[in-house]
Amino acid sequence: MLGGRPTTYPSSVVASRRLGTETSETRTALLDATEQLMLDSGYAAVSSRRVAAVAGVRPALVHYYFRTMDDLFLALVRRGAEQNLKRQARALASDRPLRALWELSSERAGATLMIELTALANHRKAIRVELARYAEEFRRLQREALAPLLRDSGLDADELPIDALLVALTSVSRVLVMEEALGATSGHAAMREVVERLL
Amino acid sequence: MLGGRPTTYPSSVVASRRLGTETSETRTALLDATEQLMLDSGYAAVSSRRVAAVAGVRPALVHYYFRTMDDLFLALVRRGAEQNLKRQARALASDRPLRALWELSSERAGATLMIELTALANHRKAIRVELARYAEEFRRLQREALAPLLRDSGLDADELPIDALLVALTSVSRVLVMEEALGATSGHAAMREVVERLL
DNA sequence: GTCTATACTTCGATAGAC
DNA sequence: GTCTATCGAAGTATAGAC
Repeated sequence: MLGGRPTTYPSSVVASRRLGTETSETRTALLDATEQLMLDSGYAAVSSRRVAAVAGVRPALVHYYFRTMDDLFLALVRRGAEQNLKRQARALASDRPLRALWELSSERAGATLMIELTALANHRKAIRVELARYAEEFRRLQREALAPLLRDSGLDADELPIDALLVALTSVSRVLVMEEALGATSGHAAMREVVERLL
Repeated sequence: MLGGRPTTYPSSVVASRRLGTETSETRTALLDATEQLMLDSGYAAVSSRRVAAVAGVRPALVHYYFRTMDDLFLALVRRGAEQNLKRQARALASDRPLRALWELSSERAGATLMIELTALANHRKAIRVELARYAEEFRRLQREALAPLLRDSGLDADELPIDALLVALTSVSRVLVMEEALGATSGHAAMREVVERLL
């Protein structure tokens, strides 16, 4: 992962080097390969050589489309977030938005990718900023869509405000998926029953 | 991180190589260095050379105390879990066990380390198994200590069973810390207020 | 747009001297 | 118990031919 990564990267110096377009099919294939590698083997396994091998091209092409590995990760964050913003919008517009939201945030692949990106973000500023920005955006759209619906339902907004409900729901679903991926399931059955009753 | 990591590691072949003792001060220093590196720069930054540099010894010593890097990570998991089992026991024995538990699982360093180890565990079986084992143990001790206390309190065990309460509490605290580390805090204030009322 | 070839760095791990 | 020295593999990134 860190082999050869320069401690100070002279990005401005080489800013003139040519780069591939955003619509290229090869670029998409490289992002697909990166995503698959992250899911299968973790972010540390994402190297230009491996990404290229999975995508079926030569390593130099990775650097043609993404100047640095951080640029590659950043592009993956953006593509994934935009995809999931659309999926969340559909979930929130469905006839059972809370349940749809619960199911969306319970997806194994999404949760795994989120853990990898969070770990990565903890030590790479550009990724951290982008991840935080999207997290706020996801929450904002959840609140806007659900606030009017919940106001009419039986729920007491003083007891459990919409914001708290959303944080609790998405937190619990994430941790459940995460622990299940590890193989630890203590208390999960009881937790799921409570959620089912709520939804 | 992955530079030179052999795809098939012949651990049984070299089982006869000598190894340092568990009580060595140097060994402790190496584990301290590993922990610090993980917190500062993530698991991918943990290499035998860097661990050695932080600990102030030569790289070969890392392999004297830990045959492979996985052995090093595993030792870190065990040391950290045993330490935290003791801290959790103290929290559960305090006069406000639920609050103490909440504060313990809200610690920044612990949460950061947990994310790194979870990401690592997703792709390294030995670490996954150990992490799952400890997760179950933590939960078991929580339940045993709190079940009798909560039975007498005002909480309705049909509405919110002890297991569900524990899962919710620890899930929410973890995600709050995690998101705050990223710099995303939407809905946190409302969530914290609800928790404060509960505790 | 894709490739070959290359420069240089860092990796895990071991052998063997002290 | 700690070190020096070393191997071979893999890492990022670039230059330049096609």
